[in-house]
Amino acid sequence: MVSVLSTSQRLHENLARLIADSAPGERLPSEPELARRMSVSRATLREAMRAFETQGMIYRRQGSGTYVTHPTQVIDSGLEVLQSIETLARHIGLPVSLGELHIDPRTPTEEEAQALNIELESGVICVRRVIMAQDHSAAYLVDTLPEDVLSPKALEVDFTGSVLDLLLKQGNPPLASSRCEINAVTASVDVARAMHIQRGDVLLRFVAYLYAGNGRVVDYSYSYFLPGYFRFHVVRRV
Amino acid sequence: MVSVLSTSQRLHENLARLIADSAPGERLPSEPELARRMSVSRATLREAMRAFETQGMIYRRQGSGTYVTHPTQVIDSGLEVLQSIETLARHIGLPVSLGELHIDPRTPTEEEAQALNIELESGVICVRRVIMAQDHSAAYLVDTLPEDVLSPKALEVDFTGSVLDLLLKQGNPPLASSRCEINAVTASVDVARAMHIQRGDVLLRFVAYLYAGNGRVVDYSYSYFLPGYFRFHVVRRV
DNA sequence: CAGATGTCAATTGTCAGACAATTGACATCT
DNA sequence: AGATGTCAATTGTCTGACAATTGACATCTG
Repeated sequence: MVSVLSTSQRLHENLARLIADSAPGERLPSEPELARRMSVSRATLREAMRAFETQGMIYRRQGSGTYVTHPTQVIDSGLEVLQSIETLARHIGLPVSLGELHIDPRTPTEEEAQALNIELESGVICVRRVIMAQDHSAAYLVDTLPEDVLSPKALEVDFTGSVLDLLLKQGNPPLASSRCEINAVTASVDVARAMHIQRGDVLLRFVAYLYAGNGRVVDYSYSYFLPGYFRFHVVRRV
Repeated sequence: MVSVLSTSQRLHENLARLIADSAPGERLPSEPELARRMSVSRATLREAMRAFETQGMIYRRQGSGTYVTHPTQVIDSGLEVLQSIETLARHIGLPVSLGELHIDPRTPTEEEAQALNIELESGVICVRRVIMAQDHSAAYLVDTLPEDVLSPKALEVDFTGSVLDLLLKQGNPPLASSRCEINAVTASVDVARAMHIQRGDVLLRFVAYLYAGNGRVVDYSYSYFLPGYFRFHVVRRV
């Protein structure tokens, strides 16, 4: 069975490439021309264009044409796209490995029960691990999930260090978005012990809720980052 | 002359309201039905739908229907929307005031010249100020702009503490997006002095490039935040 | 000559109608 | 009970057309 991309997907990729290859301010070919070139109807093309327009990559002016804005967004996506630390590290060329790993099935704390919107008596799986870079601990990640979301079996078989990648690969439940709160903190006693750093060292902390398509919270996580290893950024738009 | 909204704009607003008023997971009326109700063609409607789809507010399934995801994105926008600290503070109900303010016309440092992509001999305006909350300094913001972007006159007249708001109000040049890098740092000597805190205190730091529509960098800024006053978050999507 | 005005081709915005592909519920058969 | 066929509903895509706007050029006018 050959994996065939749908018309939309092909079109989207082709357009993305075209836009990425264009200089800022450059005018794209006209819609009839593009539709011919991409072998789709103008209506379908326009819908795809609208997608790029809402992302601020192009703007259209009636009577004049379609123009690309600066391609910052294309070559450079930030925190606003949901991807794991491992995927992010791979993109920036930082070799990372999985350090100490703990997988605890247990009952949730009051905070976790509230965050995940579950009963105190129900079960959760808590995944704690250290991410190593250049033989030093660079991050400490703690994920808490309802036990029915992720089977312990899947965790044993092919856990590479990323709960997010596992959930994405599993495909069920379908993930929608994540709300990530950003703080600067000093290392607490247990975080310092896990990362082998001094208590009081400065850390970047993310507290995140991961939402499934139906609105359910499927993962509540704390992530601690030692400055210098990762570079996080956000693209902000008007 | 009456200001009339274009068909697209009306449609967009109506759809936004409809989606916002829907419960998570709810199915929207069919496309032909919606097109009739909004008095537009199905093609136009679909283009607007695509806009909301790329924003993750709805998803469409062929043969089944169009569904709204949870309205997190609607009620809760984060760092990914470009707005000033003052606007953000107003939204969360934190009363802030402008503390010590310095406006320096000077020549750029090497770092600034490179960031703004200008000559070392050209002029820049450097705006430094402290943001106060509850009688304590909560943030320290340093903006550097090419001198032709912002007239010193505008700064004198109605500067409320936000360079971004001033540029948005001025409308020229039109702003497109901002790239904001996120770090956790300890206070350096001069930052500590400006904020009246201890050297070595933990701070959240943003380093941001503000882009105009033509791709030019119009503002290069450092922002330091004392933990506890502001809450920053990002909505991340697949 | 400078500025206003008209003309026109190119381009995006919108429309109507049609058919294809998929889904989900229901009925039917084994 | 489970597999299979049927069918209406819904989104995906296509075609061709016309309206509205833009920008360049020619033309008129004081």
